[in-house]
This record gives sequence, structure tokens and C-alpha cells, in this order.
Amino acid sequence: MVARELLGARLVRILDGVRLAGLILEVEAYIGEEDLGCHAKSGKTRRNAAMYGPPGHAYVYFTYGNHWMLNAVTGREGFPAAVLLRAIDPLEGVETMLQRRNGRDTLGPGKLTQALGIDASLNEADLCNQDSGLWIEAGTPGGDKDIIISPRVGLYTVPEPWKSMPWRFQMRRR
DNA sequence: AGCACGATGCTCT
DNA sequence: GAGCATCGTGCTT
Repeated sequence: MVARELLGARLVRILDGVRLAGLILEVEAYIGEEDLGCHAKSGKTRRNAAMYGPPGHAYVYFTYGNHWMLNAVTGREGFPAAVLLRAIDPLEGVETMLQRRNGRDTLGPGKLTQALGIDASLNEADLCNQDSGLWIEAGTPGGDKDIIISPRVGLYTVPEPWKSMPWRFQMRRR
């Protein structure tokens, strides 16, 4: 599954000419209109349109009045599927990220977007192209043994079996 | 046009 | 550990 491969990869962001990067530690998979936890559950809308686009691009959306979420689109064009990036371990530009986070950590989907300065302007950005200012580089292949698998977080009103699908993947921090 | 609520984070107890 | 901030989106009238 693509989600696992993203664990250990390096998320890179150029913000105001400064290179920021973090090791991807935690992700969640959202797959198709069948998946009632997925934003595409009721078809294509203006918000989730990016998920229907070509894979390798970003799907960025806003929630809870003040948080941006970053996803990597993984499904073939026309099939809505994405991986939510939930946590990173700062590697480059650590000071800048700390400052943007007010000294707090980057372990959380809304936290990492704040640290990296990610918002709607990066929706549909090409994550395989550095020109976008946001991309993903291959990381060190992590051993499968250190990966924690569990149900996705925050799906309070989502019916089973989707609510309990073990599509959350975490890597132990070094 | 109105309304309920969310793939969360922060603060205070 | 519980409560609230805060607003865009999608669904209902």
C-alpha cells in the first residue's frame, strides 16, 4: 500500500526561500467513494476535486475553523484516494518550524501544515516536482517491524466497518 | 438561506 | 481529561 511507502519519506517545503524538511512519521489512508470515512464518500465536489486528479499531487483542505490538512493523492486519475500526512520529524529548517509552531511539536496533521506554511494555495500542487515548492523525496526504507498499524482517528460518526479499518500507519521516531 | 458538524489543537482543571 | 475556538462545506428547507 502506498501509505506505508510514505512512512520514512522526506517531505520538503520551500517557504520564503528557506528549505524545510521533515521525516514522515504518521499517515492515514482514505480510499474511494465506498470508504465512508473518505471525503469523496458523496461524490466529487469542489473541495475534494483534487482527490480525483492525477496521483502524486496534493489535496489540501481546511477543517475545524482553523486547521489545514495535507494529503497526497494516490489513486489513478478519476479514482478518489489519498493519504493524509499526520506527523513529521523535523530534519531541516528546524528553527523556522519551531518558531512557526511557537516552540511546540509537529506531531499532528494540523501542526505539520502550520510548521511548513501549507494552505489552500498548495492544493493540487505537484508533489513530484520541486517547482511547486512542496514535494516528497524518497527516504530510507524503514523496516516493517517498526510500523504501528491502527484504526483511523477522528471518525466519530463514520459507520462500521470504515470507522475501524486499520488504515493508520505510524513509524517509531528515531 | 440556514444549519450541523468536522481526517484538530490548545488551554485549563 | 474535558471543553471550546472557528468557519468552510455539504445537506436540508
